[in-house]
Amino acid sequence: MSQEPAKEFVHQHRSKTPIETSARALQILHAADALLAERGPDHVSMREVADRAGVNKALIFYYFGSRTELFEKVLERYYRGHARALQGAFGKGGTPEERVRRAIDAYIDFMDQNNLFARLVMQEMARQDDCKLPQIRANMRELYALMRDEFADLLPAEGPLAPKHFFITFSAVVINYYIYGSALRSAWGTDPNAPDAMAERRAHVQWLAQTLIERAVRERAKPL
Amino acid sequence: MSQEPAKEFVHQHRSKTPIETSARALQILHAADALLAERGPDHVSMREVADRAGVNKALIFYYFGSRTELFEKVLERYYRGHARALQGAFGKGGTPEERVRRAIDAYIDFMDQNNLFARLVMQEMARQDDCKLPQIRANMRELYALMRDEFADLLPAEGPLAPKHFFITFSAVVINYYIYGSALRSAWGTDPNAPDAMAERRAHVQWLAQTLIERAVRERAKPL
DNA sequence: GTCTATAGGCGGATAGAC
DNA sequence: GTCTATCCGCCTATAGAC
Repeated sequence: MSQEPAKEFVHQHRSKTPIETSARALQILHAADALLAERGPDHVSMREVADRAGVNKALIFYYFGSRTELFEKVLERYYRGHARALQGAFGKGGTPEERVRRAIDAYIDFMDQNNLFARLVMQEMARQDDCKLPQIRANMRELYALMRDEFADLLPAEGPLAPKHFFITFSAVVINYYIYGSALRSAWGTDPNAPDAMAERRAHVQWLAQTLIERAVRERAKPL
Repeated sequence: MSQEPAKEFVHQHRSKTPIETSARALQILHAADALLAERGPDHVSMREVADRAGVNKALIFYYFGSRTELFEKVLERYYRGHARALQGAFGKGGTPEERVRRAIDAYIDFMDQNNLFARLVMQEMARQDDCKLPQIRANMRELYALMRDEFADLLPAEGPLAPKHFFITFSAVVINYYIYGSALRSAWGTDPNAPDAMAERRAHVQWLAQTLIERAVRERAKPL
């Protein structure tokens, strides 16, 4: 795993103690986390964060410097969990089918437990304006590299069956289920978040993955 | 932008002439359209819309009543085009494979031509807060009904291979390519919007669709 | 470190002249 | 119909007391 080179801290927050060791800062971080997931970055004010955290608004700026930096810190924690969850699932040997199944399961597990994270990332990505949150791009690059290496021997390097397309495809198929949420409830008349509905979706994705990987491998063995 | 003053009364726009026939109103609509797609609903102010449209800010409220109603009007036009494009592609006979291919092509064509629309819808859906824009849910319901009817004879009504899962799956696989945009450019080192890249993605999705439909039909013929 | 108080800007929306 | 001028609330961020 290639870690980011430790960046020089152009320390924005004025606290002497690091954020991780301050109880107050953690309260703020958790409050921001919850609110971000509930309403999205554009619908959360510092006053609300302060209220939920039970601290004064000014303290947020003392610890985090600015609204943007606070939200970046929240995302950072998610990305660490994300990378950890997926790295654990890759590269433990087995048949291609087993490897794919494990990777998908790990991905879905993570989203089940952090289903609000999906919304956050999606909201940021859906904006055309690139300049915000380069973290997302960095994370995507890392995740793509992980998958490309893992499946380099199963898929052709180029063309419509290249790993890069499956990367988008699986990411989309997994994530969007959580994103669509309440819109699905309305279209289907049933609750997409009920345990049996979630299990059924997982079965769909796994069926999809097995079907695709089987044919992709077959075609790679005997190309056109 | 949660600074909605709790207005009791609902004000329609005060214009006597319908919006479609007023040149000024159309200017505003087009400016709002462009800005919405570029930056997302939360990052567009009425001042900006007015500036780009070359009209006075107050005129927006004269024609559309409120910020929310203006944005709803923009979405409405997209949804009409969306429904039209897809209805044209469905139900023209042929083998299941041909029908699927046509539907996917039509969907991708629409997104190619309205690739900013995808961002808009995604941004709204990614929010947990349901109460906004019931249009999105209504459209989704309609679209789902369309697809369910079209493929009722090909897929089992229930379980992991039901139309409702393929609905999410295809929607996700097509749309997210446009959403990811610049993040992909950074991960791949090539331009995902270049004509050959778009053609390759289309080939991927069609390959995917054919693979899935083939196996789904096979399994329906001889269930487990 | 944590608070109170406030600055200063921008946002949506309205009133009313023309 | 279209504009000028303005209101007022909420926002991020800072100054400074304790």
